[in-house]
Amino acid sequence: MARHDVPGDRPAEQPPDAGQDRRELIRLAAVELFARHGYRGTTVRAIAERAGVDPALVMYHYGSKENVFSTVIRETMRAEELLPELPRLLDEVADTDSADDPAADGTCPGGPGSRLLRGFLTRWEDAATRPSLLVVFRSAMEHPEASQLFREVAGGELLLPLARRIPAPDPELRAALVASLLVGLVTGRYVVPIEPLAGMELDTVVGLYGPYADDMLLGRLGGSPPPGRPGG
Amino acid sequence: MARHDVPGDRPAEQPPDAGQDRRELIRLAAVELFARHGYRGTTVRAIAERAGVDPALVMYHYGSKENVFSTVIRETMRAEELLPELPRLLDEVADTDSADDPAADGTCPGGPGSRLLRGFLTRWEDAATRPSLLVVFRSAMEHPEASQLFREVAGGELLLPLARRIPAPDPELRAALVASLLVGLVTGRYVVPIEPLAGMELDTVVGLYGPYADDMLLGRLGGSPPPGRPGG
DNA sequence: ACTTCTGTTCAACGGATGTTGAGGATCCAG
DNA sequence: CTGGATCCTCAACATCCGTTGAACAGAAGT
Repeated sequence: MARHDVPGDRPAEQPPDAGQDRRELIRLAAVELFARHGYRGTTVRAIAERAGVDPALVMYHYGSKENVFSTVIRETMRAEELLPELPRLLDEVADTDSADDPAADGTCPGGPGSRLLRGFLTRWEDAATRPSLLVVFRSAMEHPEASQLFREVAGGELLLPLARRIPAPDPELRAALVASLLVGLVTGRYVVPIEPLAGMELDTVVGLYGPYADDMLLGRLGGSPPPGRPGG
Repeated sequence: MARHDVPGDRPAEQPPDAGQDRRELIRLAAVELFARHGYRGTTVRAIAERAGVDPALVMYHYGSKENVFSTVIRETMRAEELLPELPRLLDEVADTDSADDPAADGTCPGGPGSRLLRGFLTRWEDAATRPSLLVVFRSAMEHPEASQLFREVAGGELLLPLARRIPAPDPELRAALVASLLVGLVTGRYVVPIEPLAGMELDTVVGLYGPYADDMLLGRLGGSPPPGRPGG
């Protein structure tokens, strides 16, 4: 019997070149195809063909199509993989002492929001990483498991730790705001590219969106007149 | 032969109660299912069953599954349907004379961006309209035709007219910025709901996002966000 | 009454899909 | 040499898919 196990026990006792290379080949093919055509648009046979392998081997290694998908999603959605510089960014967010008016100082060219933005976008710019991210992103709109996993990781492992460090009122709200800003940006730049957003330089994008991200994290929410919600 | 015509010639000469009610019933069932399960996740048989009709009748009226989908998409993506108050909003955008510093006047509780936001969100809040919007939104990430149509309508009929009226530099860029803001907001509130964004009152959302939308439309890009210093 | 047209159903087709069971190849232990 | 274990292929399975052709009911025109 092969190991179709989702759990994290990786014995890694057998020689790494024996069999596991084909399994990895299948996974990579699956990432590519899931990213392009979504869950239902990708067939087990297509994955096998792209990996140069018999369809039955996919079942042998993963047990089911659903399990291939699960594996790909979970692999991608590990926070360390998704945003390796997260701990450093968290510290930067917490280090910002001018909580109420971060821009009045005039000395910060890019606040923590800008740096968070740049971190994510850098991952997306990498042609090797983008397919994996696209899998999660696209299928979060199609596949229930992907949707839930997306919520769990995005919320629990990224936004919540971020929110806890924000030295400003309503941290969860601020985290959600930045998240939605990022989702919109990524969608318009990589998923359904619209110009001129898709063609701009990374630095230009960060320069444009950064101030909004910074303000969402540390600024005074609600703009000029506080509509109904007393911030603090 | 039935009329599987996509083109806009609507003779509407035959009695409206003859046969056309079943056709409409099928379309409504399709909207609901496409919204929930996407294009590939929805089968002709499922549409037929939900409409209480034989699968062959779907083919008779629409010719193909692809055509059912096209019809649904095009029906939803008509600008008048999508945002009926667009002309009024365009005038409001153009009427803002304080191009450089819209917030300094202190008399506008919500700028044109806020009103644009409110217009879209109001459509999304309507439980009867939301499925249609979800169809377009979800399948723009899955189906090539939906993606292209989304780009055409969103870009050509909404953003471009909007951009032309903006009394500020880089109008296309500003339109794209607002679009991405809206996409992120809608995604986090309706498509993959995340808290506290999904549970907030409409007014609260407009109060939070409005200033950013206003600044994207009329503010000084790349500089300080709305509550910051006046850009002089 | 006879035909014609439209709306509708029924039963079926060919093809694609996820999955499986039997078995081949290779290697290592007894 | 035997026997199990691991990796892998082949051929097939049952099911579901979109689509089609034949046929039927009813209204309308002749």
